[in-house]
Amino acid sequence: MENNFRSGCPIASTLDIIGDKWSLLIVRDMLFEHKMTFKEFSASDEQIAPSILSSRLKRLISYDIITKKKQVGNKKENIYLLSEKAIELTSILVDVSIWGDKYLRDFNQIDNIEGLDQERSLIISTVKQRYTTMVQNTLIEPNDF
Amino acid sequence: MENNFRSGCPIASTLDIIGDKWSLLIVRDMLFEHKMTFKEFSASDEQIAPSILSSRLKRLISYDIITKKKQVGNKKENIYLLSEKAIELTSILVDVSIWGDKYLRDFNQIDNIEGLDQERSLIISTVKQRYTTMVQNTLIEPNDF
DNA sequence: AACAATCACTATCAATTTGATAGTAATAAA
DNA sequence: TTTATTACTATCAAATTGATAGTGATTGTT
Repeated sequence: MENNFRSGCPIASTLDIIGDKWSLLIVRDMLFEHKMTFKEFSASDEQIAPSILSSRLKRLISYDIITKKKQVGNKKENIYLLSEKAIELTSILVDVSIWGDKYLRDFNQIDNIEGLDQERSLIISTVKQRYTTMVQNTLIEPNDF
Repeated sequence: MENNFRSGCPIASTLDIIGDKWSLLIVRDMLFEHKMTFKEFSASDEQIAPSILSSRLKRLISYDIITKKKQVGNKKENIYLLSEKAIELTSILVDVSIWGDKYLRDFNQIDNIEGLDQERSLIISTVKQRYTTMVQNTLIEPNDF
């Protein structure tokens, strides 16, 4: 991770990593919908172009936001997973979702992300735990054979 | 505010408004540093070009994130103020700041935004209240004459 | 074993956006 | 009355985006 940030401000630097139209949507798909593959990201409503998706995935890997792996026994699919610090973006994503739900309600589907009426902190911890559990249950470790 | 959002997802729609390199930095300057004028935004560390700043201010106005006014007795300066829904972006900005401070610490100045060690909710309410108070104390209403 | 389908991309290229710099008009200060 | 300041707009090259097509490796089907 090289330092080509615009300034020393933590907000500006964070936006240098995730402050674009697409990066947080990829994280959203991973965190809330447990998507893991190129194909799954491509299938989202927002219709990201493959060239953009490819470049964003590379960028996110370079900033340690996601990792790229292959499952044992599947040489075709690449599996993208969130790093710890990406999982800590949950609170930002939940806040963004709450804000959008509140102020852009007219333009959005209701209940797009389930349980938004619950307590914020409960939502956040639930989302994080679900993701972590999913990863544990999904990944087949080499020494399982 | 026209509906040219990419999808019905509240996260995607919110990012359609503030998901770029500059918009949240303008809100940051207004919210945390109480900046109000074109010149003040231009003077930030991140060196926004005047053409970009101009287009972003217009965009933010069109989405009701900020308003543009003139002070009575000052025909030169334009005063930009945050709308209510922009003030409600505080929690997102504080979360972004906390995340950047935690995970990008090596690249950032320490204590860039004061009081980050306090409770999140206290920080948020303090920031909001300070901004609101500042606006009340700064603006000269026409009927003050 | 042969063929088709799927997956994860890369390539291409026009269109849009960015960003650096210079310039302008209106207001205010000296 | 000249000078400075403010808030922009204009220009234009460079970078990025986004739509579409194509490729190579793997996997499924007959």
